[in-house]
Amino acid sequence: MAQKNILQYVLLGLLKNQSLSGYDIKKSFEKDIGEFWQANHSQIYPQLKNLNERTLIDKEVIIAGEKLEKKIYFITDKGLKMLNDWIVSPTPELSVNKNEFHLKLFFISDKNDPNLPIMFQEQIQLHQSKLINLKERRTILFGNKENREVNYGHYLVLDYAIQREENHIEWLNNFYDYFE
Amino acid sequence: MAQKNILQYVLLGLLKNQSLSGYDIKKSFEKDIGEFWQANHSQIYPQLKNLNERTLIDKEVIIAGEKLEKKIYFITDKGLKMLNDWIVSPTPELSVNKNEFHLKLFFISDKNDPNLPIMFQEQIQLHQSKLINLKERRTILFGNKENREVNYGHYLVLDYAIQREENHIEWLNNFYDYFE
DNA sequence: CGGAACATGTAAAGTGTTACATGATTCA
DNA sequence: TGAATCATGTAACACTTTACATGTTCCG
Repeated sequence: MAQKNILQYVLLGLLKNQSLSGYDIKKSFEKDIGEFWQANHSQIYPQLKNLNERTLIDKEVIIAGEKLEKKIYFITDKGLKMLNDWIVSPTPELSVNKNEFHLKLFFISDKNDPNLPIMFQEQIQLHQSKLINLKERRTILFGNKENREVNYGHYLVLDYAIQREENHIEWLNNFYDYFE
Repeated sequence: MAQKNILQYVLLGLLKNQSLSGYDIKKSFEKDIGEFWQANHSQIYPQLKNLNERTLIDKEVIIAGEKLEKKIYFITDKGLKMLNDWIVSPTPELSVNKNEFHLKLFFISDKNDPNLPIMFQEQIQLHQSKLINLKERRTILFGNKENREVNYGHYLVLDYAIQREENHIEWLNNFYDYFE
């Protein structure tokens, strides 16, 4: 999807409460934020450079060890303002889930197609392991209920992801049972 | 997302049971298939040309009215084979939902942020009207239960979409109530 | 000292959206 | 006859992925 450069807001958002290097941000996309957005380091580094040029973020170069340069970015007042403007702006577009499994399903017209049980089984396994993963993360991050107050949005979206997976698995199981 | 040209399979899938023009396909993306995939006509026409060159689809040019040329495409045996190979191939990647609302939510740390009720209200309305829309479509397409047998995959994905929206609204309402 | 992880970038190719462009047909 | 819809295409731009490229630090 050609979006309206949402990545820039993600970077600002990640830098809102803490200073981070490009590499730190890259790792964030492999963890929590990766559940809702994804980006490769080849997008992140140029975008950080761009945000820096627009004075939305600032950076400090520190030397790790002998000579490795780490660029630690932090948000500016200008960047914080832009981030907040985006957060409070309406979100009228519903995301279209480009889901390859559902797409394949769509093209199976025969109720007794022998591929259906296999396809469902595969998806059930995938989503079950994902669910386990999400629940583990919830325990780690928000097992201590006080953390929910401190990082409420994160808690909300993680809770949503878990409920989504649970419902999805329920739906998959419902039809899978039906095939047998 | 830079995908592995999934659009080509969508086009083949749509042409599996019926001959269609590029314009017909474009309209399909505004209806049923639009729930699971989307594409503009500027992608569709070149892709149809490409599939035609690879002899995965064939076409017949008919004249509508006085001189308007309509290109009606239909799938070839080769195309049908490629479509089926894709359908039965594993689907190991879980789609990442790039959801702007959840992203914004993620960056709200304060439980009492005054924007939360507004944001939830907006989303509830959006998803409620979407749900109504989906249910209408289910009535039209599958009110007659026999149609479910004939177009089973389509029925499945529509059923999924409805359940997804219902669960989503339930989740939104659950937290929205909590804010008050 | 060697491998994994840290750290940062660019290039090329593919995918997707918006804008540009044109013309025909239908229906009120 | 004018507006909506039908119908098909290309161009420019924006976004995303994969590959290319290089060097450092940490830890066993």
